[in-house]
Amino acid sequence: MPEGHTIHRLALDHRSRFEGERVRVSSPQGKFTGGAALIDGQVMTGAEAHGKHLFLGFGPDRWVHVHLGLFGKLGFGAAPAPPPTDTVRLRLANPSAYADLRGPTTCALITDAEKHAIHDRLGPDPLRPGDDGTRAWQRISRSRTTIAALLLDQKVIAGVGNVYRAEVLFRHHIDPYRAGRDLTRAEWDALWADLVFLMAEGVRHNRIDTVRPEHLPEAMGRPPRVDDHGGEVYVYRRAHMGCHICGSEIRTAGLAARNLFWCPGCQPGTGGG
DNA sequence: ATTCCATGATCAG
DNA sequence: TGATCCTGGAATC
Repeated sequence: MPEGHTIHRLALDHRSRFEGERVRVSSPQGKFTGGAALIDGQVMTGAEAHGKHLFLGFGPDRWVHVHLGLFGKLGFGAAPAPPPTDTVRLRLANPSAYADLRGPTTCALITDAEKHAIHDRLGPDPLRPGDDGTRAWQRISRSRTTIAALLLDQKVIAGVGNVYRAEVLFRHHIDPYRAGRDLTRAEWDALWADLVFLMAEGVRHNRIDTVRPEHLPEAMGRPPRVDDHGGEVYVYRRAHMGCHICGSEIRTAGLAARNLFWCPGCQPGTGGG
């Protein structure tokens, strides 16, 4: 379930368990055996995230670059580590803890230069201290592409995925099909600030919650609700259900190869038509 | 037992 | 735009 908040959380989780310590590194599945051998027994010197990319540092000029893709998962446990199953791409272990990586799109050993190249091709990340939305605005304000597509473009802004895109556009009453260049600077500044807030909350709670307190079911006089993906949301995966605010039927459509969700009542516009 | 689907991204055409 | 890669849980037969 990886959007940017998940990856930043994973960087924290790696630091708390492994930073400054020697780590046994292996690839039970075999697809990273060569890389694992080169860092096995080295000290983990740091862990950081940029958007959906995770970087685990092992001494000068050596990083394990991990991208979970859609299916990847990292699972932590206390030592002793159980025998790994055959899908574990990467296992890290020290005397007190272990971490298993499965199903990533990327797990590769890279250099500082290669890491820099990745940072360079990513847009600003709402979760990276010091990043701000100005660079993203420069692209968005000149683009005829829909804001919904731009939010998923990691070159424009790094870390936003399908849930945050749908939810942040709902929270700001923006029709997902509006062209980037038709947004005002004030609208973009508000979107960016809200992503900074929402994604930091996501790191803290390790899940995506976007519903304002006054709109929670108990505050609205409705029975408590449980969304099947674990967080409280307004529109994501709520196609054909009633909007919590205005009651309109939530709509869905494919956009940028993903399922988009929005409320035609709260986010008025052409709706793509 | 089999198919479908997912909070991602790349590459070919 | 479509095919493809990665995994696992839910839905469907």
